[in-house]
Amino acid sequence: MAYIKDMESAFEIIAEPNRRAILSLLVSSEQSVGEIERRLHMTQPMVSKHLRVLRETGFVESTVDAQRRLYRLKPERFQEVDTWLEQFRRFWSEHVDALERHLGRMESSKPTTQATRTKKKGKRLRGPNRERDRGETK
Amino acid sequence: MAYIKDMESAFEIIAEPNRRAILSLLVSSEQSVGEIERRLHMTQPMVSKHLRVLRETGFVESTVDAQRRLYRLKPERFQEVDTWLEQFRRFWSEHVDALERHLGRMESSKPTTQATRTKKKGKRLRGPNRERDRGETK
DNA sequence: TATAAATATGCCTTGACACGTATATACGTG
DNA sequence: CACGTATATACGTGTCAAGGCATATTTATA
Repeated sequence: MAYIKDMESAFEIIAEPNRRAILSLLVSSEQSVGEIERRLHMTQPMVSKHLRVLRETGFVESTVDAQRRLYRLKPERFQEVDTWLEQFRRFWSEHVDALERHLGRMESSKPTTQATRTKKKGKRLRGPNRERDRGETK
Repeated sequence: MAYIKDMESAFEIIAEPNRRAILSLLVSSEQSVGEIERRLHMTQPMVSKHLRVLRETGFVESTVDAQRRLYRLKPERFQEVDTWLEQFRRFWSEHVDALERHLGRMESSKPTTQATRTKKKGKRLRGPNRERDRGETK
């Protein structure tokens, strides 16, 4: 019952893998809880709980069919996410070529993008300066 | 250091509001940690931590500029999200008109979508059947 | 109406992550 | 080379949500 205190933002809803799986499953057609349960190998309570979240946040809606509940998608919230992506889509389409140039340079010289930046007060670092990359894990 | 054990999926990264704010801020241009700190009113360690996550998961990259680190966006992961949205985009564009019809009906008759479903074994519920909506909280 | 099938809820545990505070590290400058 | 600035990291803490298990609820059927 304490379900959903935060989690307002569409993004937090689709952050959950099982929830995304459910949503993807519902793309084809509406499904009952049991069907979802079987297809996704989740326990029934889990499916119900996730569906509840999805329902209460407007990602899906349900219809009663005898003892079953049939769940299906509702578009609104997805568009919300889509809208947010807009800004980045604009960004990356503007810089596609710049990116390609960047990547092309990447493999020829190791010195990173560092070489690219040359303005900014002329205060450049002296010496080899290997940018020791302590974070670039993964 | 225990940073990122789960959180593989792009979605979990952008689930965090501050992180989304940072990303949105970087759309305009690259920024230093300090600039982000000021503009978003976050503590410096917080900014650094979120940036670390974003960097390690490939949402941004950084360049050294004297003592500063300049962060900027990297498109890949966004496209990942965009790709996932594809399926739903297909869905909702296919059903736009169907949805509009649905919504139009909604306000004229209360009996919900229930009326729409008429196939399925003919085992319909008898009587008023108000679909008591116990979950549709919000 | 007792029983089974389908789904929803409640309670509990656990783990992860966001945040704060303190501190370390790196770099430039006097 | 001591100091200030910019950023990263370590550690401790609280919170919240996901999952498991048991049980309630609803509806169909015998």
